[in-house]
Amino acid sequence: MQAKTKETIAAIERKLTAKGERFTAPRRQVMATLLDYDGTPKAYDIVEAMGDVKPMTVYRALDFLVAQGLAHRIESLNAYAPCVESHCAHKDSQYLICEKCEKVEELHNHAIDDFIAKQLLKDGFKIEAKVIEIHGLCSDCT
Amino acid sequence: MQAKTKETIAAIERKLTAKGERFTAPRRQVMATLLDYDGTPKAYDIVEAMGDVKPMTVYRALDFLVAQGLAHRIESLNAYAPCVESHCAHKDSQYLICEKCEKVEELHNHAIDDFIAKQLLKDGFKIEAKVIEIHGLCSDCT
DNA sequence: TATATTGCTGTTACATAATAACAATCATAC
DNA sequence: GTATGATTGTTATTATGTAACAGCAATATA
Repeated sequence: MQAKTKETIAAIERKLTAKGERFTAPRRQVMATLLDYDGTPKAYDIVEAMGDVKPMTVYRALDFLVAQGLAHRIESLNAYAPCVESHCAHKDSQYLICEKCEKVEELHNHAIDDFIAKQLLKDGFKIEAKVIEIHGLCSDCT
Repeated sequence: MQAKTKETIAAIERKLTAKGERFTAPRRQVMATLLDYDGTPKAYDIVEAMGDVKPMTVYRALDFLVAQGLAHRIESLNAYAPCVESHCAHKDSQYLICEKCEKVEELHNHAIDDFIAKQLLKDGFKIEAKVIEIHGLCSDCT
């Protein structure tokens, strides 16, 4: 485990404990794998990276992490990205997906969010959740 | 097949022929199934609705239809929606997904598109494709 | 008309992604 | 201590999507 990951895990542990949630071994291990992973792993990539776990275990841990706002599912990749930014408002994010380096960057552009909400008002559509995933080339890869 | 679907299929036939593309039997049948379907079918829903085809056949036809701009894949549902609007600019669309009636409406809100492009300019990210899928309740269901 | 060439289909098998079901275990509150 | 609910371990199964290759159909070329 990377040094930075170890710190992050410790911080998450404190945060979850404060919320009365349990950061059990499989949850911690999956989170650490997500943080250490180079790229944006799919569930079975995590299974493989962890070595000796069953898919079910990983899916359950991912469900928990997503519910706690510690990870996001990237729909257009069937993949998962960790989310450790404390400012993360989980209904207001967008993902930039680089098709070369396969990294996913999370944006928190409220302007985009507000703009979409405003545009959809006239359609009478009640927004529950948004999937905004932009594919292309990141600044490093252009 | 619904009467309207029959007309639509004929129009598509003309359009594809003009482009030098072949609207073969499986492609036509999958397109007709998509148009007739009540809701937003997944690939295997189409397989089932068609009765006697193999999944591979349906996936190949769907790939073709998506490439021709006659259908879209909805990433967050693993589902497919037909697209017959001639104004359809395929890089500029958004989907409104009703979680009650399960219908998907395609929007062509250029303002949203332009706004996102403008916001991402400063990130130095080169956009190739966008997945914008808004889940919630449509005006009929609220 | 023959015959390449290319694209499309049919078929089988397989690969990947996700969930159901239920027993066993652990943490906490009483 | 022990009852309770949450979490895990395990197996099996379902859902979603592709690979590979043989055969066929449309078009092009001679």
